[in-house]
Amino acid sequence: MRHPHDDRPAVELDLGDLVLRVARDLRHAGMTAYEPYDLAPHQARALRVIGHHTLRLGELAQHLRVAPRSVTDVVDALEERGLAERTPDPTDRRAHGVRLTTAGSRLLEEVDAARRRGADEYFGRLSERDRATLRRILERLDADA
Amino acid sequence: MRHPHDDRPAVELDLGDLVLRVARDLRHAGMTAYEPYDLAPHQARALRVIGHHTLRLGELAQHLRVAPRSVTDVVDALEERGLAERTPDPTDRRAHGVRLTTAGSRLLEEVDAARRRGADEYFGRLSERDRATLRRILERLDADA
DNA sequence: GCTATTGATGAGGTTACCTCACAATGAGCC
DNA sequence: GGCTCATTGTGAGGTAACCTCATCAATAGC
Repeated sequence: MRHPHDDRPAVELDLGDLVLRVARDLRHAGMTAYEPYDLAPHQARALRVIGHHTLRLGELAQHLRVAPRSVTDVVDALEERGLAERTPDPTDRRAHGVRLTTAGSRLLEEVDAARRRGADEYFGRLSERDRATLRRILERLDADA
Repeated sequence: MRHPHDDRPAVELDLGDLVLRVARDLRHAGMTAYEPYDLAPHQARALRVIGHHTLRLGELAQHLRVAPRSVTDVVDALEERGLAERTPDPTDRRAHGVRLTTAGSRLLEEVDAARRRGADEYFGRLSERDRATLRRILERLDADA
């Protein structure tokens, strides 16, 4: 029996909980990393997915794994800041593409660098070998999700 | 139906993104696992942390890694459903403890089983060895967060 | 005793999603 | 061509799970 003021939980965390906890820490770390650029995490994510090629809004939703409706807001925000722009789809007049503006591309690179620094710091406590292993395992999990 | 962009994303995901993606998948899987019990994810989490001993609200907040204010709502919800109850702290009359009711304990076990099934299914695509490795690495990350 | 701190909470806000309904368009069929 | 049905993006409106800040009671330190 543990003392009530013990700072370790009496509960054994399973893999799911561990992933969620780490994700939470990351979100915190990420937010501080994006902060100087005034970018919300999901905006930064979208920025990266759009990358340097045009894709449809629906495709963006798929890549971000959110409902189609949700990307509308994200793209709105990016467009409002001049980082991305909607383009008409030549083959389907219902559809729109999104692509980065030059300002968006420039910011993407800066943010990428910042993100990488933050992640390096967070994951830096792991050995390089562990990082590689973690990546492999997570990729496996992500692959057939 | 296949799109021209379906091949592989041009974006390289780093460890942070991978963790976030897996966390998202887990949240989805978890929600469906809790659904029959009508428990929100954070309620289930709190239920487990409380476990079978009394602890203070503030301590619960620490374990859940949320602001103290946030556990008030969680405990409110659990209390309203008769799953947990606040108890006065004998040593500090400002403080309150939380503990599960018998109904809460019973539910905890059911939910635990369901959660385990869901996690097993999700993480089941990994080898046992990979699961152990993943656990070790995540624990390391979580430990000194 | 006086002050500073702490435990929990009320009030109110934010973020990152969601569903549902709908208009415009496209695809398949006769 | 006309008819039906599916699909693309969006407006409207909602929700979950957090947050901060101000407040109040109670304790701790001097």
